[in-house]
Amino acid sequence: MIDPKVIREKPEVVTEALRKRGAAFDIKQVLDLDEKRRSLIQESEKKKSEKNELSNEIAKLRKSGADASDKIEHLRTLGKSIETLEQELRVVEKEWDDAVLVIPNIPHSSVPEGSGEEDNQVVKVWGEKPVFDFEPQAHWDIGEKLDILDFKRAAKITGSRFILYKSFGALLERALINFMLDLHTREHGYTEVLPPFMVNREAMTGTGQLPKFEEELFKLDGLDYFLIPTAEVPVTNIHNNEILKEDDLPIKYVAYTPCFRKEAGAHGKDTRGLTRLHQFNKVELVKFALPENSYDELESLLLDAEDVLKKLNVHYRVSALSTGDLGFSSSKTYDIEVWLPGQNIYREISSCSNFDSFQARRAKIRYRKGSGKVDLVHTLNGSGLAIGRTVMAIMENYQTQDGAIVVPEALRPYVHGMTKFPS
RNA sequence: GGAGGGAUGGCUGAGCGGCCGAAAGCGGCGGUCUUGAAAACCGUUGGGCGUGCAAGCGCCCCGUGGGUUCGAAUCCUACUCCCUCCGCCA
Repeated sequence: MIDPKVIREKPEVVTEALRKRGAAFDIKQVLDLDEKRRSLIQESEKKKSEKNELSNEIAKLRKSGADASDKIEHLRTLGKSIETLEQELRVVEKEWDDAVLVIPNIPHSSVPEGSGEEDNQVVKVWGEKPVFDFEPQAHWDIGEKLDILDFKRAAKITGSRFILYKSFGALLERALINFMLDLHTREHGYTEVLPPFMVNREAMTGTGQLPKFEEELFKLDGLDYFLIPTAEVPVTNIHNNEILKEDDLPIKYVAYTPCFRKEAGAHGKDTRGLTRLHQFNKVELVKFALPENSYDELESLLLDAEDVLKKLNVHYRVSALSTGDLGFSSSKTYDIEVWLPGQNIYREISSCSNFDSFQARRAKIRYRKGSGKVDLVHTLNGSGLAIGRTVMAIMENYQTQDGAIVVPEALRPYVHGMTKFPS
């Protein structure tokens, strides 16, 4: 949620920000509701003040044994009119809430303006495309030949867009999870957490998935619980409704979780391979930072994520998303895109974002400053990295002419010292 | 799944339906004393919203939502969560 005071006092700033995102929005409606809301609050609070005063007078009269029946009668009618006002207020507040909760975040001033993906700016390139003296294969072909990725049987067990990893495939997935968790905890100072994989509606609203994107989520039958689409949701909500200590910031968590997504808008897109599944594994980095340095924290979070690919020695580039491609809750996002020689494309493997105070305001995550004042923290997160997409990057970048996969050196301790599969 | 008990401020823990947003202790912060520290003593110490340039003023919050009442932390009710015991289970 963006600051209601900003909406009220600088509606043109909000309108302009939303225009950059390509999102049309009727700010007038929100302003009207806000106006209505505040005048109702003032009206009812005035009456409540009267009510409190009267109530005290009655108490005093009662204590002295005097008669208070006319005052009681007055209070009775006052109470009725307060109730009416409160009812009106509740309706207006709900409408206002509904309107405000679907407004996306304001992009940071450093975000390149653009209408979509095509306007993203490549800001870094690391390594280079590997040269093959044969035609590199896509990971789904390699995986099938080696019998380590079994899409057919996954479809039989569940349906399309699921994967059954076998033998070295399963081992590689597990190795990468452990490798990344170790890297981030031991070298980058993150605290490991293992959160629930289902969350309630409040948590989903706190990070911005709800109310706008319910159709993207798997919901449990008969319970108001959802399968998490990313660890961002349970991990960010660790501190919802809390006031943190300034000295404890930044707080840095790393979590491995599976992620569940309906991919509702992606029919027919990326249907082959590990690219777009309903269930995939991810190691996620989450930070709670001070407002004054959260954009620096984003840069270091990005470096922490990049470090995984550097250690695995896989070529990638980093793009700053344009205003038109920015996610709903984000104020600034970098995507790390890994090179996939088997498909001859760059593919997103991590998305690192600063949410500014957008999520903190929704989830009520605050901190106490040295001065004693309370303020919203800034929340950040980024994949560090998506596991399935890392598996496919390794398979495609480390393939050999005879259809084997070389194990990146950094990963060997995690696969019992294997250097190659099949060995 | 069955039977009980509980939920109050950063923590512990009082609280008769009417100055209770809430005692007391601990902790935190500031000060006195001290070369410094500790101890002692004094003071201070929740959040949200509305209004205002500000100081301030007002409203709301005792797990959450309803209800009773002129008035609810206190009574009733539903729900949620926690604890103990039994059953079942990884």
